[in-house]
Amino acid sequence: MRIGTWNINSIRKRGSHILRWIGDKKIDILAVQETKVEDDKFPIDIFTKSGYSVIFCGEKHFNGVAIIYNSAIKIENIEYSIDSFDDEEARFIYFEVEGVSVYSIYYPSGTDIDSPRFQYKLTYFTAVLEMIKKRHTPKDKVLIVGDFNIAPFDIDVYNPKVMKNKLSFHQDEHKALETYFDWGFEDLFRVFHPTETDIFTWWDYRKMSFNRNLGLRIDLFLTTRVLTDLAFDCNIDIKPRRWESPSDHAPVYATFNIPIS
DNA sequence: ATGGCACGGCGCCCGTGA
Repeated sequence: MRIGTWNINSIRKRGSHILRWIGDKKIDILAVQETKVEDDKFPIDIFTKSGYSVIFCGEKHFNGVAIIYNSAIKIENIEYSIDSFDDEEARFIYFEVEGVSVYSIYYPSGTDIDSPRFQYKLTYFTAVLEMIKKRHTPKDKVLIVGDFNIAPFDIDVYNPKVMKNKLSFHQDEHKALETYFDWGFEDLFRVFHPTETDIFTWWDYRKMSFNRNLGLRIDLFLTTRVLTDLAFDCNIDIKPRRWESPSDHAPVYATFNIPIS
């Protein structure tokens, strides 16, 4: 079973990119973030026509998340909100597939360190982990995928000195992420690529950032150990960032030794 | 030190992204 995650920055702009990529890479389940569309305007047809099913949770203008998956796969127990957290923004989808509990999340950017949105971001990280702690143990197969809007380590930013305590690389954000690692999550990309540098998932549209590779690795797979042990690979595919009118993010995917029944 | 690009919205500028 191969799972992908991709912040596509408008699903109405990027439908053809998504179909091309999941076809090329044989992705079974794709989690997408920043669909930027309310539910009654979601472009369902372009996916169903190609043999995929979609579930989505959107709002007007901002945010929005969706799961696009091969119609032969059984997705179960879908939920669209975090327990005990009154969130008005469309950022969250939970589902189960083949015994794996999957949390697909578009974490808030934080906007600015001094902004109330930064506190909202930290609160969001806490709320998701609290939900997970109540429902699972670290011995369960639990996966979080999505746009975390935090680069975990020094090698995940183009210049750690410049980025130090800036948005997406702030000590408070690292503390939030650390609570996930402390509970038992692992950064699956780094399991397979522990020392690889200059590999990112997001580059600013401005300043020719992609050409200069001034990026951040903020789109992640977090896996519990049992799930890490079932993984064959975890890779970032930067090629779609070169396509015409691209998202500012590149997709990430992982393959697991889990047969589809 | 600032802005730069891209997106959607009752749109011809603005809020947001990170």
